[in-house]
Amino acid sequence: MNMELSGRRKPTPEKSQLAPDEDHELEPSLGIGLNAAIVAVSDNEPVALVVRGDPDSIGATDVLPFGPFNPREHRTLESGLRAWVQDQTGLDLGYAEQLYTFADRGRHADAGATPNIVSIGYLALTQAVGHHGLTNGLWRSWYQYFPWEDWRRGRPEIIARDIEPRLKAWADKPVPGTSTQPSIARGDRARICFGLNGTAWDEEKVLERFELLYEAGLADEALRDGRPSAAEWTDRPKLGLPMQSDHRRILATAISRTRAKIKYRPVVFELMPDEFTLYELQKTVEAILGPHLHKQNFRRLVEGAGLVEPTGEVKTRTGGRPAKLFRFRREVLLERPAPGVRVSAPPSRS
Amino acid sequence: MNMELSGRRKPTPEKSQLAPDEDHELEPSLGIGLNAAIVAVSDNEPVALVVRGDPDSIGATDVLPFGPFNPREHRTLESGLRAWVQDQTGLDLGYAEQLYTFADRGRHADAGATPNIVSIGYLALTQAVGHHGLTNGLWRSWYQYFPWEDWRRGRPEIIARDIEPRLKAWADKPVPGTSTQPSIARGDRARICFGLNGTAWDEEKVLERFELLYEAGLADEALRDGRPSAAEWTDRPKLGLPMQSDHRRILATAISRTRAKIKYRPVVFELMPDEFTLYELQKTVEAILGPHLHKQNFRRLVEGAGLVEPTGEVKTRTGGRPAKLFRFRREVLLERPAPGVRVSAPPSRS
DNA sequence: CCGAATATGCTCGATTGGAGCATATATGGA
DNA sequence: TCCATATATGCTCCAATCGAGCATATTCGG
Repeated sequence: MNMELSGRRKPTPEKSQLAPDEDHELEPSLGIGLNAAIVAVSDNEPVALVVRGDPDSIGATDVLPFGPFNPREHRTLESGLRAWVQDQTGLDLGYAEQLYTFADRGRHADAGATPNIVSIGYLALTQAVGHHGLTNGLWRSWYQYFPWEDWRRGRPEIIARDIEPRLKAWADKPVPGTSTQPSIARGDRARICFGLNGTAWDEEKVLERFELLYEAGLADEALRDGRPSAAEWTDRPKLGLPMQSDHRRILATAISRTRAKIKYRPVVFELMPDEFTLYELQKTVEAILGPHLHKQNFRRLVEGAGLVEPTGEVKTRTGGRPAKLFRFRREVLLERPAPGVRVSAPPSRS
Repeated sequence: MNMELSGRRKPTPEKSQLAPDEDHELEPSLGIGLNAAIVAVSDNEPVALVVRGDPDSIGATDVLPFGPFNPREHRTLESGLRAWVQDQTGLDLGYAEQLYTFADRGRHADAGATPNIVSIGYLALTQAVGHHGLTNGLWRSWYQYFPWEDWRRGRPEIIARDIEPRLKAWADKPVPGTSTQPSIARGDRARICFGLNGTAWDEEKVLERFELLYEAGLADEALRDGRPSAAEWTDRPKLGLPMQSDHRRILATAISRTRAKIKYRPVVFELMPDEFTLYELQKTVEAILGPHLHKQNFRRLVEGAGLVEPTGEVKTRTGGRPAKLFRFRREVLLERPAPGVRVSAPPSRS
């Protein structure tokens, strides 16, 4: 998925139709589901709204909130999403954006008996609130599912301890069906994804990293799906909480998109209260991206870009000099073409 | 769509389901279709593969190639896409990426009787070839559908002559159903989208611009769909070729994505022959983005980023000094995190 | 009243990107 | 043949940006 070097593939031809009219004979009995990665930041922790798996079932894993889409009731996918999220959780979604449409078979535990579902993943940003009105629902840090993504206290140990050696072993293993070698060698993919051997860490490659772990059989979901690569490990470590179906993949996509978007659209403010200090804003950005700028430059950046304006108030009790309070300057949307927290790539902390 | 300022909406609650298991009751009788915007560059012109509308029907408009997706035959959406494109056109797609999933009713001529279709738009980049093996299919410049997007010979006249005055008139008109005012005023949207009043032109806002024209009733599709805003114009100009259904919207999304992606991924090379001069490369980039860099800096940029390497050969018959031939340096993918033609925003050519 | 902790303001230097000058090497016509 | 012209290529200059650190301001708790 998303392999740039993939070269041209030769698929087998098959029946299809290509016509200017829209009266196609189409596959019946398909359902559309909407999966939402609803993200907030609570106490400097990026959290997603999840529904806890049924503890009675074996291997109770979390799921993302899900709702069917009925085209007769809703004009657009997004309005359908907003409706059931509002109905089920009481949350009023601020920013919502489509992520990706999955229609894969074989990624489910019960492949073959799958209900032929198309699931459209959405990312939604909202403010952290205690109440969400969801039975079995809870806000959980997204780093519980992806511990290797949390660089706020430096490089996560889990990479050097659990991931790196196993990916290297996997890269050295002979590839089974060796007829079609992948265009990028496993070793190179591992190095680029996880910033090994001095390669820079790219915080946006969340999905690529998870897919690599899945392919290598290191994600719990790979074992659940019966992937041969997973069965081969004798000492498979726990690499984050698994989720049902391919929901961890959807969440990974959501994190990738959030990390990318925050840099060129003012979406951080969807996660902030109306008034905040610049340091609180920085902490929120860093919760999502990892540590980036030092304090003085972050201030220069956001003030200089016109993203915020002082309210005139100050917040005392900061442990030192009181901090000015700021609010989002909505007018920036009318002025700049792509306003965002333009933090550039950090200087290769590997 | 994609309105950042949209604020929190209050949708009406409705029936839905939110459960950790996957046994949802889902809407039956839905079909999945794949629409492909297959893009190439031919003679310095960005072209898309379209199927000419049936000339017997009234208002024969073009469509994008379409194929149904059958989850029983194909494991993933992308493999399904590659299969029928290969089968129908003989084209071996190089780069393919999912664009957006549309499930809107009401955008079709025959709303109400719509076949409840979900269409998943794909962008595919390929090399320009004369033969495509498609009855009624042809390569057509994407600027025929979006003439206001072609800035290669300066600001297109159509903006000042046909678009700007009408958008201003539309902005001054009282909004019907005025209960919920949009968060960004019409005038501001028009200014930002089309770079009016000295605002910088953002070449990536292709979709926003088309949607604005549609809303204002200036796109032919709006009239076809029976939008009231379209009927009010007494002198509606021809603003590009229309397409059937919402295919022009899909193509707009494809152009947006191509323009964005070319800057941080080496996707231009999917459009180039194996060997090329740097000026040919620049012309291809400019065909997609509009004029950006002057020649010397483009050379410095591309060579400095390690995107290309000389083949040792030269191309004579350039009308002057022979030009060195280059090829894409695939190894760049192993070195840099986000290699692309990093042309930055041009200095506000309004 | 002092020291610690935090907030805020300013400067310096390296890097990047836009623009132009200068040089190299073809083609075509006088 | 030789020169005008056109294009390709190499190099320099300058302004804007960005990372990093120093300096100052203001509060709180002994």
